[in-house]
Amino acid sequence: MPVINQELARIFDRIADALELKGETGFRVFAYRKAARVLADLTEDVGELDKANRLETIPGIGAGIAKKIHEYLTTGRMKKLEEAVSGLEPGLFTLLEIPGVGPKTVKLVFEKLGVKDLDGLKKVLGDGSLAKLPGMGDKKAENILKGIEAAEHSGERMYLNEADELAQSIIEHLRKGPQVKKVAVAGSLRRGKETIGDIDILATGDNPQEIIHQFITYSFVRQVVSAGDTKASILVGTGTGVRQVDLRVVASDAFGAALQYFTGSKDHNIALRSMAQKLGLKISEYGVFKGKRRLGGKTETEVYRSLGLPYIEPELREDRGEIEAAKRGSLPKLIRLEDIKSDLHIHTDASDGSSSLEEVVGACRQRGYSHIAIAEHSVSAGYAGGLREDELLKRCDEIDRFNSKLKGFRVLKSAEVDIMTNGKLDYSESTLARLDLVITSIHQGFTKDATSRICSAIAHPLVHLIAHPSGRLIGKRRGYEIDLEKVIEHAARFHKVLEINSYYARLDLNDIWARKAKEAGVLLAINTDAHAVVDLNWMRYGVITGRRAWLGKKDVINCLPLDNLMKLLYQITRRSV
DNA sequence: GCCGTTTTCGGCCCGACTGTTTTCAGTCG
Repeated sequence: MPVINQELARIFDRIADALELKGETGFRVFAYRKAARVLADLTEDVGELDKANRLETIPGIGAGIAKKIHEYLTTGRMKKLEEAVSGLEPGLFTLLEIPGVGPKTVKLVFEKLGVKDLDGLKKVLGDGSLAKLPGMGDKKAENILKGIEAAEHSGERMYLNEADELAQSIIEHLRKGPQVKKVAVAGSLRRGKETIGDIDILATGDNPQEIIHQFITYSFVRQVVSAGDTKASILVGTGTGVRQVDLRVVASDAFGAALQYFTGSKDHNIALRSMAQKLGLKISEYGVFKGKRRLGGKTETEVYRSLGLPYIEPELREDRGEIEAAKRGSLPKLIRLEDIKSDLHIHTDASDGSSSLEEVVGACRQRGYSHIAIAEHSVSAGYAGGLREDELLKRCDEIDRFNSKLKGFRVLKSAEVDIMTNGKLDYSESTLARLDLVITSIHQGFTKDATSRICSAIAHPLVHLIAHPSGRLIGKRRGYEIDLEKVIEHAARFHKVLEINSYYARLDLNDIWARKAKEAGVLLAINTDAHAVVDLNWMRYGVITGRRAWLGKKDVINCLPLDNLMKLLYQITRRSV
């Protein structure tokens, strides 16, 4: 994502915080927050949009905010920001990050006790002066202390796989309680976002209190944040930090409405609810209502139908045009995990993987695949056991022999060929010509002209596929300095395939860029980049990312039967010559 | 501050839990 977008998103969030700290509430604050969210999600550079005078075409950005963005881009300053934060101690903003502490509390302790930062807050908690303030008390002070502790121990957002596994474990625990009739994941995990903050779980059953009890007795609970009649929050200790998990218990005839509500996203729901209002309806987590009459809510389909809409898949619910598409009847039919027939980027113990070819093939057959591509690293990836040319050719012979003994399954000869800093590929043409599938990617020189190197790889007549095109590692590394817009354009021109790498820390291309690729007419591959048999499970995260990118099975080459794939690979190299 | 297939003005999603209250404010999702 363009850095400037993130910077502006932070600025508008800061303005919203500042306004709240000064006692302002309501819709202006809400508008700044919305603008921040929209900017953080935007792939296009706001600088470009500003130049083209198109800022106001973005929903959530109106004349006022567009003007402020322009001001910041041209002068490096924003009067509104300076005005908003003036008179506020910088440390106060940090206090807002403590769970359970909001603007009112910060304002109160600042005005009454002169608290300016975290240390100041700890002091007034310690000496008991906070508890004596009006509206405060011992319990509140204790909860704020717990909040500080939680904030200090909480990790960053979770990777999709960690959230997925934790949620499954808790759901399993809930199912052990005899009272649970139905249980489901909601929230951003259900939408398949690449990182997850909290986990939301929804359950229904005859005895809500017992379900809540079952929930808060999960073995890894560190702290019960709250536990009422219909909802509870716990903090769970995992290997990587402390994670919050929320449970809601709802009536079974409102399960669909609740699932819809708690799946979000916030923006999607706000858009739906506004639509409902215009139709004289009200949608809540309890159902769809006309006046006091309840029209439905047992299933999500019922909720959408009440608005005259078809069911919208959770991965699409980001208010990125899905509601408009639903109105037009032009929602995409999304790819499913069952549509995947192959994994086209797998490493074995011949380079830096840990499973053998036989183990990989066995596991892939079990998954119902009909073919795979084995793609070891190339020679200059020495750190990853990259194969020399002669080793690769020998490996090709082995695979040929292996295939001759296989029935109903085929291993494609491939390699993940490094794009060198000079833009050349790591193997000679004659070696590349021996491969069924030529994958290329960057593993070195991230700042050295990545765009033109990838573009020259795309133009290379023997290349089929670009793996992890942006090079990012979520939460760890920003990725190459690369113009993905240009890469996609180039891929479209040369009919090359771009990868969605399913490794949970990559998910590269991400949902937004993969959608742009599709819109540009580029085919995508969804591969695990597995280095061991267990990693083959990551396919699920790649497919979810593909679904978030509005991909159908015809957009993804892993859904092709072997013959059609071979034909396509042949055409790709023919066409680009 | 944003937004419009009844609107350029008057709306803006909605409810649970906690703690401190004796009827509600603050926070969260």
